[in-house]
Amino acid sequence: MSSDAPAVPTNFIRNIVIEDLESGKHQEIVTRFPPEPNGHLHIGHAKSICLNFGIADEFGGRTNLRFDDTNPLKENEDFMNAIMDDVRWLGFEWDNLFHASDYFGQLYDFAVHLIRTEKAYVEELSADEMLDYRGDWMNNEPGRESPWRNRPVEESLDLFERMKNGEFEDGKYVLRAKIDMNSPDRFMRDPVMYRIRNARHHRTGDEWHIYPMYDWAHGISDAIEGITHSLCTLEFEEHRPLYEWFLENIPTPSMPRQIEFSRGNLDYTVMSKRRLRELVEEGHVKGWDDPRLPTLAGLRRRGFTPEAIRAFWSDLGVSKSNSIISMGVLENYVRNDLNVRAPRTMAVMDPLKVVLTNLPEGETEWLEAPLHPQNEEMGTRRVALTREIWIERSDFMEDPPRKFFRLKPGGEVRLRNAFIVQCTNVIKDGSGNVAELHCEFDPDTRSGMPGASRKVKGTIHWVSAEHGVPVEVRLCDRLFTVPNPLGEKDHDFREFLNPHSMDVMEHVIVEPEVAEGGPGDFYQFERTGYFCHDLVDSKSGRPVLNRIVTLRDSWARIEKEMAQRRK
RNA sequence: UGGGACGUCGCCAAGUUGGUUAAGGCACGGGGUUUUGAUCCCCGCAUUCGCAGGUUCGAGUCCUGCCGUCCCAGCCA
Repeated sequence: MSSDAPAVPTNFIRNIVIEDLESGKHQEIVTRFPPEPNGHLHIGHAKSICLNFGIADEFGGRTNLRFDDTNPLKENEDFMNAIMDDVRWLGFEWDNLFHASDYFGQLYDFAVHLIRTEKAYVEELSADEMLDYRGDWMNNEPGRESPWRNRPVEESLDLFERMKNGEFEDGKYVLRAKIDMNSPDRFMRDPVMYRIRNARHHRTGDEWHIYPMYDWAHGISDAIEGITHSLCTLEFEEHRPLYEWFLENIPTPSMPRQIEFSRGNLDYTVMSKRRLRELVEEGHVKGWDDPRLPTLAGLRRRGFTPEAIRAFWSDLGVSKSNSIISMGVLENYVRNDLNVRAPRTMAVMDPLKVVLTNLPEGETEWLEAPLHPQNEEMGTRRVALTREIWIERSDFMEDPPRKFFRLKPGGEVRLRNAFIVQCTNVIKDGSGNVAELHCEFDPDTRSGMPGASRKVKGTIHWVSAEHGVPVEVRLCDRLFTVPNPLGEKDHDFREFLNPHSMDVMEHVIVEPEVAEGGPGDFYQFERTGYFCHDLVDSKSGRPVLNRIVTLRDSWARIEKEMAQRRK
């Protein structure tokens, strides 16, 4: 373990690939990402995408995008397009774009081969009867063979062809593999290969009246494409014997290896397609791209960067243990990425007026401020200081606790990028609330001047009341109030929706350049967090920004602890 | 009650066929720098690998038993 070399993130799948390359089993690695076009991609899919593309990239291989479109009732073109957008946005480009439906013809021929070799038959038991015949494996009960199991090959062939031609209604027949009705692995108890669906497919139209099941279609699609490592999630582990059985019993074009890994779950959210669909359709969120959702479209709109998401999955690694990852970890990757790239600016979320009594009305002090404190190459911007400015209401306290380094009556604080000011007067309204502050600035302490080296404890941000522009800001936060909303027994996950998952601030004051930005532009609001123009709602003349994530805030932690101690 | 998997620090996770001191990241604690209480930089952070036995000179790595968690009864994927 050398100390200076960065730890190479490794995992059991990568190790298998390396072995296969070294042993000469494969010369080239080919993987695939096989989404079903019946929903939107989420952060969990990103794990699979990063794994599949990542492993191929690392070893100079190829990765196909393959739509697993074997169920015409649920799939459509819109989902397909959205998925392609998401994969590209994440930063990956597939070597080939395929569809399981591209292989319907070959799949059919292979099925005929299985019938001819007496390894498949046309079933006419009903779904309920089949269920009954399969036996109760929970109680170790063997299954019974269907009366149609040994029907003559010619009869199956004839029926199968007529199924294909659309001569029967849905559900009338089914093609089954003839494997083992007593297998403890329930997927081996004569699984269904084809069902009749007199439905229009979004790509093949009315050409087919039968559609292959996942287990039949998937492995063969892999084999046709020459996939070397077919990576999938844990729930398919029990399907692996079937995956292999199918390939072993047809003249297979190649022999891919299925390897399973665990899904990546996050806390304080839900990831299942069904749950996400419910949230969208019931209006709990504003669409598939709602910034609070863990969908890739949502994360993108929220302002999470693909770089951060890729680094997140790459560092977390891949294993077979079920895990729920803290949202905080993902947020950290976003902070780390944005910290390096986001230009700095000042924005006041909850404005309190300050009058600089020794700065004449109508006069503007122009100040030069760096766009990034650690990266001069990002350049500078001009910031206007005027007699009236806004500061953050929470940056002033009349009677502050110890260690409060911000403004207090008589106290001094630095205005970021500008001067040190002293609070000389607190003006209150009729009900005793602080309405405005009078301060005097010390002209010798201007940024860049010799007097600027004078130290004061705190620095606060501000915006000129004359130059600042009001914008709408949406404070995105976790969608749920509990780590595992689906894991609470006797409760519906909807009960745990966070009412403050997207509080709207209608009147945030920003520097003029921010208001002029366009969709997707992002910034660090110094001392507050990272924000970006909403991809769909931010319009010129009516800017809307999302809070991507807050800055790490140790003062907030101290405050919290103090509050706790007071209890 | 059957089958398939998994259990290494709060959260991820590495641990080549058993071999001296159990990687790394995040979180956390302490210190330093700082015109963001941000960033950055140091330092600390599992005598222990779900539990209990056993094999061995030696086990996170092998054996046995137990406990816990997840998945499986679509003509879904």
